[in-house]
Amino acid sequence: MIQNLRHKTCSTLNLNHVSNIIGIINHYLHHKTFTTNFSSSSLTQYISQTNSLIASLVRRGDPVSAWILFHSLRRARADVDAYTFTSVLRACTLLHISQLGTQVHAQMVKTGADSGTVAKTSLVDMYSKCGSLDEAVKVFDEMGLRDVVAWNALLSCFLRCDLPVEAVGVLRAMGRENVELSEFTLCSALKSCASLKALELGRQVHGLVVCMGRDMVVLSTALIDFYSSVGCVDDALKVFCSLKGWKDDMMYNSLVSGCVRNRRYGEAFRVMGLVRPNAVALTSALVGCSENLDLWAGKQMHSVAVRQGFTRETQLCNALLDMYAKCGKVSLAQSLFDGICEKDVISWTCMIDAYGRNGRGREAVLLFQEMRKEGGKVLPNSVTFLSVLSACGHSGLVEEGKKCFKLLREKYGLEPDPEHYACYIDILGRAGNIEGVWTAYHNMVEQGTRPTAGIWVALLNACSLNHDVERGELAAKHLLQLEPNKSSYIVLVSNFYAAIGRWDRVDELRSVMRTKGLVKEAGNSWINVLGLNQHARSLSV
DNA sequence: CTAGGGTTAG
Repeated sequence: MIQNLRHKTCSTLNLNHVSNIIGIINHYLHHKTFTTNFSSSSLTQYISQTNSLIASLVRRGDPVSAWILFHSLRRARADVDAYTFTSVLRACTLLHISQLGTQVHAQMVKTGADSGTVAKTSLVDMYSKCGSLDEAVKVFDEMGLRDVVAWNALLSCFLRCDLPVEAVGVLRAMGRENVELSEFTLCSALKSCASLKALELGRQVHGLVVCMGRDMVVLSTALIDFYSSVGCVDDALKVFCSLKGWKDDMMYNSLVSGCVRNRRYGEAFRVMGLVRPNAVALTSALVGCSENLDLWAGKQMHSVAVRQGFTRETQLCNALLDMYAKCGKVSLAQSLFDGICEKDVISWTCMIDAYGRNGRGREAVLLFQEMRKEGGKVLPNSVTFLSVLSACGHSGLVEEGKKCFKLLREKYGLEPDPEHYACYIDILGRAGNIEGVWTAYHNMVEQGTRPTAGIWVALLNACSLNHDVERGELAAKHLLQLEPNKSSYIVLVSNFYAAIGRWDRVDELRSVMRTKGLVKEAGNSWINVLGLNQHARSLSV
């Protein structure tokens, strides 16, 4: 029977099979015998077979069934071992529910299955992937014997939480403890260098990569990504060209994305011409076009996407629609939006934002209503609310903004972020409701949200508009305390003092700017329409 | 049976 089930695991295992298995397990536990002629099965054999069953469920991407199976095993007080737990932890990771992981952790402690290095490493991995950084670090600290894998898990833990400085700290600690580095370590090291824009450190890691001489496709991809992030596209190209032999899609994608982000369109198109461009390459390339407000390059990407038949890929369409929106082409964005068969939360949010950022707040609010009417098929998230709120702010839609801020918490159970409060304060300030502004601020503080620079900016703007001198000075003081060297903030504070007629302060701040060597950044509203000086001819896909 | 590279919204 078990053999039979194992066979099914590899072919057509689904929930029905799992409940079937659970039935068999319960039967076995009650009668200590299997229903069929599988009489000689010992308990250990049984455990190892359930383990491989759970493991293959996880491998097949069915963590729910894996969890149900595990849960019924525990309920039946069946024996499990450390191997069972590592598989189940992976299931928890896939489900992204840390409470389940914590439950498993507790059971591991109870059965003593948590002591080994492998077990602890999978705990570190689970906690970090479920977003509990503190727990992950705690488990790592408790670890007696730490191998490279354990250190690497900790490293990716910090990288996942976007803490590259801490990641470099881990690398240094590995050096101190004389841990032998693996190719995984170098990969993470390159990621840290990329986000820290640490060119020199990255070059040193490049040297280590060459010495290691293994897994060159993965490490070359990481190198390309690193060099592109620090603006050295030529080095990225060198890495790409010097790798002989087989290159995979990810490597091409990384290079295309790197070239476009650095406005090296000619090279990007040439690389895309080497292989049939895939949807991911085009998606990341489009982000570069949006970042550079390059409508010309974006349109080229669009035509490639159409020719390759990628018009049903939601992610790609989202990137296209966003590119058009950022370049001010709202109607193009709209027709793209209308054509997306399976709109996700990002499609809706991008389109709402497209209206909002182009001064069409009324349409943004209407689209948000339409989204909500769709019967909860796609739920708005905190970014959606931010887009609606900022649209209301830009178009002076006070009542709509208030309604939206209420909905956020009351209908959708979301906690407003500082950014939401900043938009809300902005809306109230523009409407002349200065007392409402400060009530919102106090509510925020009461909720335990610490004011960010963005909050002080919003408060300061509201005070400037409403001539709230005293509290405005307070906001100004806090803002400069938090960000003393940002010229745009100093200009903002200086504008506030100008608005209330304190010219002495204005002069003071001007000299502060001078002594700190800060200059007012110039605004820019150019978009590239014609693609002058670009290599349009190289697009021969 | 634990760790790694490219992928859309603020």
